Amino acid sequence: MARTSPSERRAVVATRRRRPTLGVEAIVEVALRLVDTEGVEAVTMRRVAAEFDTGPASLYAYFPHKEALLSAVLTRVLEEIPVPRGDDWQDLLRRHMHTTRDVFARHRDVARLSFGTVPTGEHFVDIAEALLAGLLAGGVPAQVAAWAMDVGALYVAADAFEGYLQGQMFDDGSGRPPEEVGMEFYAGFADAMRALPPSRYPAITGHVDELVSGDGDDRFGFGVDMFIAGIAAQIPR
Amino acid sequence: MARTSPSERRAVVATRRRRPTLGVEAIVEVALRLVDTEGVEAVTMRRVAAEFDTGPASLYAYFPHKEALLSAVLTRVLEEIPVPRGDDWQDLLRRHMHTTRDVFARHRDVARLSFGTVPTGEHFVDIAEALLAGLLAGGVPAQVAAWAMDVGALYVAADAFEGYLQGQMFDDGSGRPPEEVGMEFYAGFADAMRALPPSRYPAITGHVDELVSGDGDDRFGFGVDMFIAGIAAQIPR
DNA sequence: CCTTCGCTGCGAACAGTGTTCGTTGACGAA
DNA sequence: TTCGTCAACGAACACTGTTCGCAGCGAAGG
Repeated sequence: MARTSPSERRAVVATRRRRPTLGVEAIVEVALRLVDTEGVEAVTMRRVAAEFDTGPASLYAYFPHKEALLSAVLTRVLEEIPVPRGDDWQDLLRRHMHTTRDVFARHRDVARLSFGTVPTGEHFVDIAEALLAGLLAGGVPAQVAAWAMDVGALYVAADAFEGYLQGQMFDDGSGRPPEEVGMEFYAGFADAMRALPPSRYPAITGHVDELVSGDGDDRFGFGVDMFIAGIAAQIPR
Repeated sequence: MARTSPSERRAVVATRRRRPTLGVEAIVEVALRLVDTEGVEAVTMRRVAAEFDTGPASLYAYFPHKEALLSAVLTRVLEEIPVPRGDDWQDLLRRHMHTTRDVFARHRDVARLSFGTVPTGEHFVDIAEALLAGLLAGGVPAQVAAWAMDVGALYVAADAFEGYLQGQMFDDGSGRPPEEVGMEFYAGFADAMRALPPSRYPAITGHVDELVSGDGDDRFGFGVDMFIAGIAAQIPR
């Protein structure tokens, strides 16, 4: 019996602190680190457990299934979103959407986890209150404000997820810088459009530059502004 | 050797047509049927291959990996979207967004496959041309029209995906009708909001009805109209 | 003090996944 | 007839999430 017994190992840990102690928060932190470095699909019960020098079964004392662990990772990330502030409702909304997107972008493809979940928890309620209050104070009708929060959240998450995937598309291939590959891809895309028959595709062939212009940030900023304009159009005067 | 050799089996097939013949289109059709009945995650190389009475290795003669098969399923589905028509650009856009969402909804969670892909192919170009031409004819600036198509497509896909997941949330539990479970869930949600302290959460507690009102269709229709209003606000006059 | 209970921890195994390897057999060209 | 090509595929590999059942411990009960 060369292997140390569990109790011996635990004793060693207590004194030399060779590995982190198991626990809900520690597990979430390890999983989040995996997300940050390799993406959501790299989160594996085995890999997370390996960080604690143990097997996957140990994690099931803290989470009923993997989904619960990933959901905990998401709430942990959403906690990084500050309660929004702003001069007027437009400023408030714009800043909140941009910072939320930034938080998602900091953690690779976590945004994918937000689909199909109804976020709860105190911090999220605080954010919702600040947004709703700001919109109402700006004269936005309550029904418009309520649904706009919904639509806006969906748009931000979708854009963050899409942006990550687009970025991945351009660095899976070789070791070259992703933005260089991206530029090349869009140049080829533009050429393909220009090669279309103008008689059948007058609109596309006539506006290739506009169709391929702007990076992800530009397009997101445009979408946010358009979203705000859509709300503003529904303020009675 | 009781097992029949491949040649014998093929001969039987040729005469009695016991199973469909292997081929790109046939494989896509089988995969799509799996998506329609059980969702994307039910598509397994083994399950698809089983429909042809063979093992997963046989599929790799037609698709380099599973992702390519799923991508083919997506393009097959996108082909169901008609080239958009409409009286004016608002009508054109609104109808196109609704029918696109309907097509996604017909095929469970296919919408998830559309994230991170830049759709190409003749049919898609036709759709883009019709949309762009309609917007330009309505006086929408080219740059606005180009980006709006991008943002709109993302929003439709995200809503379709989210809508599917929300629906799934309410019928995983028991055998009861999903909409009944959903109503119950939102009633509980509303009660939780009403139980919040009004002093700290005046906006939320004061507008619970608006926050929980409307089903998925209502919210999507609202989002589309707001999107159109956002474009309209950028037409120079 | 001894026994029993419940709990964290976890090794082993199960059923399933995508993908690869190496072989088979049929068919058209030489 | 012989050769080369290629679709087809059985078997296996390395991996996944999850469950089972068994240790070992601390607290509770007699």
